[in-house]
Amino acid sequence: MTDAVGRVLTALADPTRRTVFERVVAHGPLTATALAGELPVSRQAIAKHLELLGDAGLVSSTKVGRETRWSATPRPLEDATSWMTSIGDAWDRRLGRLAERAADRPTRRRRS
Amino acid sequence: MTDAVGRVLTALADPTRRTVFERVVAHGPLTATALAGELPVSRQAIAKHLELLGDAGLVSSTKVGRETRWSATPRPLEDATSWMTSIGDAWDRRLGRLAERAADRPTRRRRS
DNA sequence: GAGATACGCAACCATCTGATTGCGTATTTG
DNA sequence: CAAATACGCAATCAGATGGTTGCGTATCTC
Repeated sequence: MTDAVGRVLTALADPTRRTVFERVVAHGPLTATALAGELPVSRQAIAKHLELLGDAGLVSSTKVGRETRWSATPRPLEDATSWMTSIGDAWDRRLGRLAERAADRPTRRRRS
Repeated sequence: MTDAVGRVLTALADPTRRTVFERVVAHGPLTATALAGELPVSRQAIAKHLELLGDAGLVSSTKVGRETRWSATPRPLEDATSWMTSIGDAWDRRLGRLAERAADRPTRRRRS
């Protein structure tokens, strides 16, 4: 709807970003440097991914001394999931499966 | 997980593609030409989007005479939503909110 | 205070991506 | 049969995207 969904989907569409997000969700607050140590990309690449995830509201940072710690804020995921389920619901509601099943019977068979 | 999730997310990350998908879900089987008439992009652009949505398993086509009709097959959405909710669950399970609330109280206030 | 550590900013790059136009072919329709 | 309609394939293109390297600055640590 708003576009928040779009940002979330875009943020999670990239595999590296998904991995980064998953790690932040799993192992508490992490710095870009720490993540770069675990993944095969540079610190800056991670930093950019984190910023984009931040734009989607999926992570948030806190500066502690010279380091920037990122933690997960997965609430926006709900927007995305609810959008998806609403589509699924729309499909179900809209005869959907019925039409599909009708199409599955090209040769009408009388009774069983 | 498998990557099916990645394909779904990638497919839905693009706004035009989301619109195309929503239309196909809402108004039965549609042709690329018909969709191009409703949207501000060329038929080929729509065709590409439909093919990509098809790769993600979100739509499926049937040739009827000279036209190709696309209908929605939203099942793959479940893979994506379940992945997302599993992440949310992981976060909740992992002290998560607790740590967050603790962080929200930098200055400890005694009682109310 | 000096060196190490953690960042952010910026320039750069190759590739991917969304879209367009042009054209040839198959299916309708008059 | 001829014109119109619906596609698919391919070439092209500008801009977005994921990544890298270089460098200056702030913060720790000895």
